[in-house]
Amino acid sequence: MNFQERKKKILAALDDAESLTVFELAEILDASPATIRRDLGDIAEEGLLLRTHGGAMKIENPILTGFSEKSGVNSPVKERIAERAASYVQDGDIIFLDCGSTVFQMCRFLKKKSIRVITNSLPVLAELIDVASIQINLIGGELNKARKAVHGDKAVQHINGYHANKAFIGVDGLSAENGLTAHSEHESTITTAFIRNAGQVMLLCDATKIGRDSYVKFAELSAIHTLITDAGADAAKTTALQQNGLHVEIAG
Amino acid sequence: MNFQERKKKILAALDDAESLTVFELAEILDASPATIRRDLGDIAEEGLLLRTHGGAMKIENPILTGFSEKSGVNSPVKERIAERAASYVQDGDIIFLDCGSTVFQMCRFLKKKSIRVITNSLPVLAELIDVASIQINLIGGELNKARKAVHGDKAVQHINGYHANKAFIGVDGLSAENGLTAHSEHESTITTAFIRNAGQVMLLCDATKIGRDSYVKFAELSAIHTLITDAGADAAKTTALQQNGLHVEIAG
DNA sequence: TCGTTTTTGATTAATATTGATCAAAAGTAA
DNA sequence: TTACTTTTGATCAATATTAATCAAAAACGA
Repeated sequence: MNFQERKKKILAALDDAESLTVFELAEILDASPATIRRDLGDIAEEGLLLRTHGGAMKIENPILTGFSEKSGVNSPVKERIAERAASYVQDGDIIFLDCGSTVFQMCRFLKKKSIRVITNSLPVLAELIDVASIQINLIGGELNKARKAVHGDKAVQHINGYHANKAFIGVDGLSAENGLTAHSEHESTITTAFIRNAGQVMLLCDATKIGRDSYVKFAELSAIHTLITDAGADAAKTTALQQNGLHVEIAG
Repeated sequence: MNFQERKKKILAALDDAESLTVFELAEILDASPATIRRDLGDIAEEGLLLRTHGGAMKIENPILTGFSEKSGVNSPVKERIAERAASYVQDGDIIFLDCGSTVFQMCRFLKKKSIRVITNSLPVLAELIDVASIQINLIGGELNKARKAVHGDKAVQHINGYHANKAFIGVDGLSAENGLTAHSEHESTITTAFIRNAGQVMLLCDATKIGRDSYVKFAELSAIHTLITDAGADAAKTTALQQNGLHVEIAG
């Protein structure tokens, strides 16, 4: 048995047992204590379990090594935008989170809050499902496997059945002339539904998207209350947005 | 055999076996270990499998690991029931799958089919999301974190918006006197909705639950078309069910 | 057909993993 | 605190795996 297999089994065993000794694990995996110790050291370094004297303990909220890193586009810029956006969320809030990557980054900063999250994004779901203080409503509908999100007519209807104080959304393009634009109609109908049913709409949008237009025009600038972007934003363009009544926050 | 063919076979083999050694693969593909190593290196670079020391492992979607079913507790009995149930599913079917553990076991046997699955179960979602031939609709609503499933009023409404040829459901208790019973009202309303909106209803139920009653009575026996159970079922009790018009299948 | 390119399989040196041993460190009890 | 036990990390030898190299085989194009 190789390290990866053992790692998987160790984590599975710990998930059941809360905590196990080196010898118990050695027995379970039919490996020597020396090997188990080496493994535990390595896995603990990844942050997936807690090394104790004599064994290991399950970690309650293991860092999600998967999506956040593999999505690759985990830039510090998006992180700063996400952190600022999360600062708008208060205990007791009911919020919509859409399926953009910047919005996803918010999850990290929401885990301490007591809120209800309504989302169509599976990564958001996966990231928050183990957080006891957060209740989740999932938008139902057709599953878009590539985007790992739910969309379609039924999803829009479903969103219309909810109201949230705040919506946090992403776009593919944003300009004073054309408002909010998207690459895909599917995605834009979902975003529109979030906007329609939220008290306050926050748009998370890195500087590269400002002044850029995609081909599906789906909402006016006036639909948005606050734009959260980064310091790279072009001053002329953001000024144009502000003159259209948009409140612009520069994160970082 | 060329690389593309081997790649396909390697991935198929891994899908079944979870993890394989270089030598096992060399045997399966009738190629030399050197070739297998080269192949594994290339495929791993594409991100389609995980190269281990000595072999390769199936890669699992990081998003679903969070809510995948613990694969430890699948009894052979449940497996046989699930396999029999899956044999009722044909290409082109649209099926409801509820969130029971026996129903979950069906996923393994559905992967080769071209169907649409409508479910409220996150483990089912996780298990099937990577199967290209299966389209998924997710039931939306309130998330029950413990059960890793969606329930609630909105979920029931949502189910009412769908129709499926077949529904595959579980129960906590089943008897000729009291029909279908459940531990929880939340769960039973979902099951009821599946029953109401399906052309044909298959009940997956191991022998221990037959003749047992739980406290929420939620459907008559006549709502079910076929009961799939195991050889451990008490003859007197199953006869009583059959006399009530139920078609009983013994799996295994 | 022949010559060229690509792929394969065998060989081998380099590397990685494992379990055993043992001194040092950490925990435990009085 | 001290004495005692347990756990650990380091090292080492044995074993297994790998990557690199090269010749043979297969595929390909003219």
